[in-house]
Amino acid sequence: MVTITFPDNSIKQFEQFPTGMDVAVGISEGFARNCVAMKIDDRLLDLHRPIKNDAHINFITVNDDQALDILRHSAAHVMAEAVLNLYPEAKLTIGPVVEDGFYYDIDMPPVSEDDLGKIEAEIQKIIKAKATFERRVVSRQEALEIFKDNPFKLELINELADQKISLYKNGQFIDLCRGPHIPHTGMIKGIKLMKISGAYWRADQSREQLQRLYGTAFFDKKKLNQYLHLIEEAKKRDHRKLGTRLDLFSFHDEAPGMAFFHARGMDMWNALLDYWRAAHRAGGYVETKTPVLLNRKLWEKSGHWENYRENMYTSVIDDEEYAIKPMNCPGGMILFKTRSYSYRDLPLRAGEVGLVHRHELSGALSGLFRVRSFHQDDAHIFMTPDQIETEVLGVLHLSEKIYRQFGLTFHLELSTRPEKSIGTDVQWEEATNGLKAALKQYGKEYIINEGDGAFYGPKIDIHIKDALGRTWQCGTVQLDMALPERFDLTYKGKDNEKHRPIMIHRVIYGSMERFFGILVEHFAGKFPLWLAPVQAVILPITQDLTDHAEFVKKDLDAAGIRCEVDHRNETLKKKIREAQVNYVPLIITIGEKEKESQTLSVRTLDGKVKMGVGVEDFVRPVLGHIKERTLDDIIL
RNA sequence: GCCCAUGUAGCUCAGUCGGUAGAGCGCUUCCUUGGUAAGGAAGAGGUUCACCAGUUCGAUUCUGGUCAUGGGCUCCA
Repeated sequence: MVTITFPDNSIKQFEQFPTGMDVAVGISEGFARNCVAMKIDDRLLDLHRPIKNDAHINFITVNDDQALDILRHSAAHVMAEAVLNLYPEAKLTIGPVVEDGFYYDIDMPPVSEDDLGKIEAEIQKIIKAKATFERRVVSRQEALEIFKDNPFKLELINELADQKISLYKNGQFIDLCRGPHIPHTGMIKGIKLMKISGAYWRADQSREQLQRLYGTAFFDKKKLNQYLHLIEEAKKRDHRKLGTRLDLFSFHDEAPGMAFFHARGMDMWNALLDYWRAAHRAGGYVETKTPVLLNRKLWEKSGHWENYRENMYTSVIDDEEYAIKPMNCPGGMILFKTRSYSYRDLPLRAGEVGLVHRHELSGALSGLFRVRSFHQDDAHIFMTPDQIETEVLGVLHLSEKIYRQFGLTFHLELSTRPEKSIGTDVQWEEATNGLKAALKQYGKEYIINEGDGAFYGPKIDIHIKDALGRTWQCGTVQLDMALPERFDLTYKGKDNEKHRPIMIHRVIYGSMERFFGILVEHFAGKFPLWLAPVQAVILPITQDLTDHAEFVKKDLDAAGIRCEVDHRNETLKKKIREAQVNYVPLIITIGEKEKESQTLSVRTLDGKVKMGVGVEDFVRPVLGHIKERTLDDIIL
């Protein structure tokens, strides 16, 4: 007799040991069809496992997040089977689930993207067969025997602590696996192989080079298509493509990983920076600037020479060794020490949009997202220990304000003390509690990453979510307990004694370059008016009206509206189309009527045209809209 | 840095089974003077096909190396 307790605390008793599937069918056939796995007293198990003890049961159905991981793991098995069918010599290694799907690393001759179709066809055969996943537990000895031809699996088996080793069999295919799996391969309704890349066994360059086959899978075909659509959409938004098309920035062999910003890109850059400055000024920050090239002695003192040397560019000048800064903080330390501070001066919030260089691996570079030269919208906050909470809270509020301005939502992650760290237990506790208290007061849920903090202090990372739902870590608030110590920073307390300030190191955009790239993709090139590189384009209807168009441009320039005249000898239709596909928010046409009446004809992005608008009546609402930094399209 | 792929006009790309290159867009000029999503024609543009070697009578094409870009690995903002 087994007693099963359901999540709603109802109970059901079974004479014989039921499998999870039996219990599910007992609820209803339809429900059972949607079940993927079950949790028995919080252990995730296959549905065909018999339940031998009284237990709490919780079914994982196709709608649960966990179900997708189970499906994808099973899909990895199916893909592996398909590969083995086509390439019997291939040796499987590991096949985990990743964020957007799964992969399997396989020791086999290189395959090309063209071969994926063939493998997919084989996968479809396996799916059609609706093969069940059968679990088998064998002894270590048996397992070693079964996988005797596969050195990778043998290595894995030898590392397993358990003497009992579980295998899964679907069709003729057997793989070493912890499970659980979906009931049968037929549940994989949407599967697609995405790409191939090389990978090393155990990510170790000295070991075997493997073929990594990436795929993704869903419970229904529609979801797969949505996902594929998202990828297509992301491709269209690729900031590298849009950056070229919209004439914003470029990269050149002469400076790999370092962006050239074009005039239009700089207009956007400056709009971003103007906003940043306004928001920080309002938040009680001052702005500072420190040099790019600093003496080696400073980097030795800060610890960078020891810990960050391989990422730093160095140079010898007058027999002295210098390094280009990879971070702004050491310079900030020198700034702090230029005068003495009273507790009354704290907190001191010193911002710096600092240009830093980091020698990233050549293979890691990627557009504006991963560069070797970038600007951090840095700030160092020096404060007393009891100011931690309010200051951190202040940074969180400022970050929220700034991200909102772009329509970006975000989530928070707290990282605590890592194994290798400096500072005392008391300091860490004080610092971590300060962050937690700030988070609590901020009132938003957050994730904790135990042991993921920097060696010099705990931190809060802010991950933003863009219009396609992709997340990016941009902001970070780090408590630094090392640098104030190393540089012997002090302030005079009420007691007339010297005290050590606590320092916050924080960024909100993170890297200006990367944030710029994220915005290009977030808006897909359709920037809100205040950011748009070209806010208005003036189109003379006929060539002889070009002079008047230039005349109008002068007025708009003077008003501070970024505008251009399209003076090509092309038809109005063509010029309008181009302005419209590039999302120029305001399209002004100038004809005889406008010239005579000294008015404008304005077309907005909704395609509507307003004729006879006086220049004053145009400038006023446009400037208002820019000043508000509204995300909505401007409509006159 | 490592693996794979790619590198041809400002952009997107075609092509040459080895005999010194082409399209569309863009640009210039001309025709057109057009009132809200692509008017027409002609022309200029490649230090000759990323760079450096090698093979060859001859290389953009084959081979090797270098650099860069892309996708991964690794790392991180």
